[in-house]
Amino acid sequence: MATHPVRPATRADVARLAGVSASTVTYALTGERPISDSTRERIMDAMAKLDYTPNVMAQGLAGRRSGLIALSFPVGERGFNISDFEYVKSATEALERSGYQLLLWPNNAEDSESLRKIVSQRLIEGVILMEVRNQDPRVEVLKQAGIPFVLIGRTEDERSLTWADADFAGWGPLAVEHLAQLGHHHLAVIGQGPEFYSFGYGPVVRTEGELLRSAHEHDMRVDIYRLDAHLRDGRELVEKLMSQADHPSALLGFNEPAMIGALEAVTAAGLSVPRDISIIHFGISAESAEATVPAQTTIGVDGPLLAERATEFLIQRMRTPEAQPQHFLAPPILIDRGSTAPFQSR
Amino acid sequence: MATHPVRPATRADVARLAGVSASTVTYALTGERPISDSTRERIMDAMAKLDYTPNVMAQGLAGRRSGLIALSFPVGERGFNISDFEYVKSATEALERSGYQLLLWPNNAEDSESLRKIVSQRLIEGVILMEVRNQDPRVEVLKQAGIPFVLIGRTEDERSLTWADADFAGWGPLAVEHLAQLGHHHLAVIGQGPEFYSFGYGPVVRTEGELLRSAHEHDMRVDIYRLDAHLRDGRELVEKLMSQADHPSALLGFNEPAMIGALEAVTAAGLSVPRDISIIHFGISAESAEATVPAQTTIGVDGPLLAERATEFLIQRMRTPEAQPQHFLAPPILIDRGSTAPFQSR
DNA sequence: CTGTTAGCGCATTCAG
DNA sequence: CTGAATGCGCTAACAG
Repeated sequence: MATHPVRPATRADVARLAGVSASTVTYALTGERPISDSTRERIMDAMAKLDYTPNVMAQGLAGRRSGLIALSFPVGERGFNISDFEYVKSATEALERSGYQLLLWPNNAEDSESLRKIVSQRLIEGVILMEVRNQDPRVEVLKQAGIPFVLIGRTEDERSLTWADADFAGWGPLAVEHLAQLGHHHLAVIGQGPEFYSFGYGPVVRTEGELLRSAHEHDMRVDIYRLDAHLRDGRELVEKLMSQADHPSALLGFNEPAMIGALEAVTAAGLSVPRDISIIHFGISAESAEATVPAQTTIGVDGPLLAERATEFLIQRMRTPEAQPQHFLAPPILIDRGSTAPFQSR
Repeated sequence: MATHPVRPATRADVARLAGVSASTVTYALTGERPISDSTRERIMDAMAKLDYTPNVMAQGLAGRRSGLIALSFPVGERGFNISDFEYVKSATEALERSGYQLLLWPNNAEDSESLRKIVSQRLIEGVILMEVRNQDPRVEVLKQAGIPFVLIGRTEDERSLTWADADFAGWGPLAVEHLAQLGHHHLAVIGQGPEFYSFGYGPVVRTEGELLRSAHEHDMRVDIYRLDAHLRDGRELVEKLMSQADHPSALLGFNEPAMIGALEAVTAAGLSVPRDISIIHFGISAESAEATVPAQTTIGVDGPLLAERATEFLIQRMRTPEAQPQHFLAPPILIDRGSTAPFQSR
């Protein structure tokens, strides 16, 4: 009903209208001390009438809290993608429940200077880091600034930091065992470009290592291909593969565009999934997995769960910064969409 | 060098170290009044030594400015996509140059209440609205709050608001003329789902209207198909189309996943682009357009330009809120990637 | 060219 | 259960 946007009502206005002192208004809001029902009611009325909202800056200045949490979101190489969005959404909701606002903060991982700057402005009470690399310059900045933070993902230095991450080490073995049971013994991995390895991008590295170990245990052959994130690359690779006599009987994807190309190539060759080749795709959203023809069986993580844990951890750290680091590994989840089938010897 | 993250240095600390008064420090920072070189130097030294950063809350409280601008980014239905990201990136950069920080703000368009709440906290000096609908509830909230804002996109009520938008009305005619010159006279449009029409999502509506008009002028037949954003849907449609004798000779896409499916279907039918069918895709990023096989000719907008204009407008409005509304229509840009060819009569 | 002062709107003592 | 006083760190007059 604020028909008059001139000057926002202040706490003093509310106090005057309610006939109480300014501090009483504060206490009515925070519940930090007992207030009689009648005065509380008068205050609430006054606030409603004046359409009062506390001034965040003043709250922050006086109480050294802003209610603001930043989600550092490097966007440089990859842009947003759907599953990132899942995290953002659940984190936003979880934080709102605790009375915080989430600010998405698009910077790139190299630019720790701008992170440093904004953090030192004391505007922000805590930080969530996404797209974390094995060695992430942002961590040092935040440590120095003495601001509470958590990672979605983790760095090399796992023990000393608080994080929530997918259990990538479980992804490969889960896929391998699923395929082993179906009788497969020759897999191809369509991974991401070499830059992900040099950057030390955790998910790719962690997944591949355990995948290979597990495949070895099962006496499986695994060929790894590192492709750029382009439809075309996946297509060309799979065209070549399928023309070979001893081509793999299953494809493990970790590269969304390339896998679309791969599916195309299978179809173009007059073959079909899963009859001629089985497919499991790591880490893509349900939406993406169901948008292709055929839909793809996936192994991935419960994103909302991850984000929720991370925000819980953060809030705990903000309360007691000296507490022990906490960790959460989200278990791998296989969703069978029918793109795998028993191996057919040819 | 802040090895001691305990208490951040304040302006008073700087003043003391530099041997000047507190306000002099402020003026050295803002340049609002002349300062002798020697004192300025002492102040700068002190700031560096103390690793001083102004406290944003205090600045905001005292000077009623926070340096924060929000980008309202409804994520409900569509999630992020690459071209949105282009906007975000250029807006971030443009604002940084003017000394502002951009806060991405993932709320959904319906939830104007949370917008209202955060805006009334006076934390934010201005707002950029993305994914604007013909009738957008956020506009009313911002008007009432009396906070400067601009749209990337526009509402029905074009004249009274400040916005920067693509000239969608030009997209259709540009496509039609390009194809007319190549001798085509039967087009199919692969548009977006019906919900975009009921929401009044501007781009789709505006593009289609002028497209039809222009096609009519050229005596072209146009069939419009409204598909969900799924690969599968595009694929099924085009399979059906291509099996008909009088199928269209050109496809106009406004639906990225569906067009990938469409390309698949063309290939699967043993046909090829552009020999058997020409393709123009509206509004997708260069990256997406080049990721498919074959690459797609596009008609779209210069996203960075749009975002830059919008931020310029916003900053002007923040300075002089009573100024006339400003508008910017970004011209359509056709990028020929070879997916169109002269019509071959069959 | 520089210093002093009075708030900005609120949280938090300290007093009743 | 409630009020009054102090200060968070800074900007913007007001004084030289």
